[in-house]
Amino acid sequence: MLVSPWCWSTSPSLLDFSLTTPLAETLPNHSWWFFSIRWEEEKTDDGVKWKQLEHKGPYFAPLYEPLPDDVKFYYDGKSMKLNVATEEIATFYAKMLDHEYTTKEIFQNNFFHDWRKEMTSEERKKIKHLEKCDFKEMHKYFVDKNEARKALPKEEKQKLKEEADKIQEEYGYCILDGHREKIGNFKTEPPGLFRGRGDHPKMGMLKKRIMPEDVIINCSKDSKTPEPPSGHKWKEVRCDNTVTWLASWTENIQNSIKYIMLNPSSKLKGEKDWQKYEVARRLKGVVSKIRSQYRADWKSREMKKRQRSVALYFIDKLALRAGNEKEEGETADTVGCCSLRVEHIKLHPELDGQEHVVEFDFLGKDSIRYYNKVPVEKPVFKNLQLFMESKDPGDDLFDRLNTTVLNKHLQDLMDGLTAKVFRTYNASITLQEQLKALTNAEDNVAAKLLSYNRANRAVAILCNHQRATPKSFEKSMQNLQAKIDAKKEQLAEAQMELKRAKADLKAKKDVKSKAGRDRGHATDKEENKQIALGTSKLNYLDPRISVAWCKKFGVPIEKIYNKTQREKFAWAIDMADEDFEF
DNA sequence: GGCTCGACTTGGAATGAGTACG
DNA sequence: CGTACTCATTCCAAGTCGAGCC
Repeated sequence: MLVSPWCWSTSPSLLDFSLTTPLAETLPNHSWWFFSIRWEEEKTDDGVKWKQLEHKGPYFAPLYEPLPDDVKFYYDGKSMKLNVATEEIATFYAKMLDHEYTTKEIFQNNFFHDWRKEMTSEERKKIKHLEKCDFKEMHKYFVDKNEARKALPKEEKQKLKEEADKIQEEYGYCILDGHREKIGNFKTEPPGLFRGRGDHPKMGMLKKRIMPEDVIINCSKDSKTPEPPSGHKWKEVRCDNTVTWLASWTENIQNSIKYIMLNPSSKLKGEKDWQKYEVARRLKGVVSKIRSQYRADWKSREMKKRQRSVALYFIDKLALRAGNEKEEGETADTVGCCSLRVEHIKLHPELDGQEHVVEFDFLGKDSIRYYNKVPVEKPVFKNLQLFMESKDPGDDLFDRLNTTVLNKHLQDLMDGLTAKVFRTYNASITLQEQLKALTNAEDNVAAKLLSYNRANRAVAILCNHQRATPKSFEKSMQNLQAKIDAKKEQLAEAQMELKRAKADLKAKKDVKSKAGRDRGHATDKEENKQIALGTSKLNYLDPRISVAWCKKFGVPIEKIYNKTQREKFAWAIDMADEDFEF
């Protein structure tokens, strides 16, 4: 039986977990849960048991409120009163008027097409061209409304906050296996215009309002079924404890299922997270064998094996994603390793004094560009030339390979091994190594944190976690530089004074340390310009590495993880001591 | 095998709240 | 005391991967 590292919040100190405990095949099946808005505590020998009394299901987006009469829509210069349903969709577009989306033709066309579908036949007869639609008054109405809300007096804001808290309290929790757990997303998504990323062919399409009739409720048999909002019915109520979702619905853009699930702080999610890192740690034990194996396969007689081994090399060395096939025309054209096309790489026998350089240039997940020039081993280079022979730019680089084939192979190499485990493994091991290399035990906490951020950043760069340079970046950077200059000046002055009077020594020190802090801050900020650290921290770095590092170097964990992150990583904070090794 | 679907993780942007600063 | 900036939270899109079907 698996010993869970995680403890319920009511008894966090009960933990008694050996780090070497092997993972059982599966985590224990959770039993039942309930949506819950009221509950009572019941004392038992194990502590507090939550008993659910009443439950509500998901929180639905508020209904549309028609615009005041004086906010007008104009078609071809003439004001026109729209039917409520038509007006609602118009407001979705009006709200986005100063967003780049509305300048894109695909967005405009998709929106207009879907909008016209929902119009009355009279409206449809009149409204034939988007360019003739004037949403400016509507747009202004929402901008003003927003500003009015921001300018609300303190008490009013407080009131709004309390209302939100009440909703969170009523809808935001469920009972799972007798414990109260926070739900991640307890609200259905509101209607609006689909905002696909990159060149998404469906951007601007109408995302329909989710009704109770669309929603499947999943709760235990012996629980009271949540009441649908009055006058409505659920699509279905089912009792399936082999899955972890509490409710679901099918969205109309891609026809995919959306789920309501638990918050990362929950025991269920925490155990899964832990399990993920344990798989990655097992990879650590066999990775050198796997590497020699794929190196050997570079020379295989089978084309399929050669492709597989080169792809695996990329996944391992560059932390590329697996790269599933995608349905053409349904989504933006993005690729991962297995779906790379000839046009995405360039081969340079020699470049900038290096041999066998592969230049990658492709759009990955979320249409984030991956651009990298990498020297590779000679057999890899030769193989790539072979794979590209007599192919067109649009052809698959690995025509004999897909993620299913690759993952089947990986499964044979190690139980539970898939392509994404390499990303987790390489990210975590890199953090551990970088921390070892960069941390100075004699440094103060601020300097240690700078080292931590640098280690974190090395991982983010490996995983290509980018972000748009914040708009305010340049300006705020200049301000920081000005501050540093000012401090330097002060420092110089202080030094002059020192010569005159020893008494000024203390003041000088204060200024000097402050200047140092700002310099650290600026360095950190500059280095971080386009790199997002959050994703790797949240999804790829075994939190026990960070916990151990904090303990070892006397850095408070709060400096690394904020409140939410500490909740998510509660299992690791409980589990890891300073000797933890990934 | 190929294809679709379901369930779950991963991801950057938008939004909101908090805080430092002038 | 407002405002500008930072950091946290929310949002929901976009991946991964296995199962089940034919």
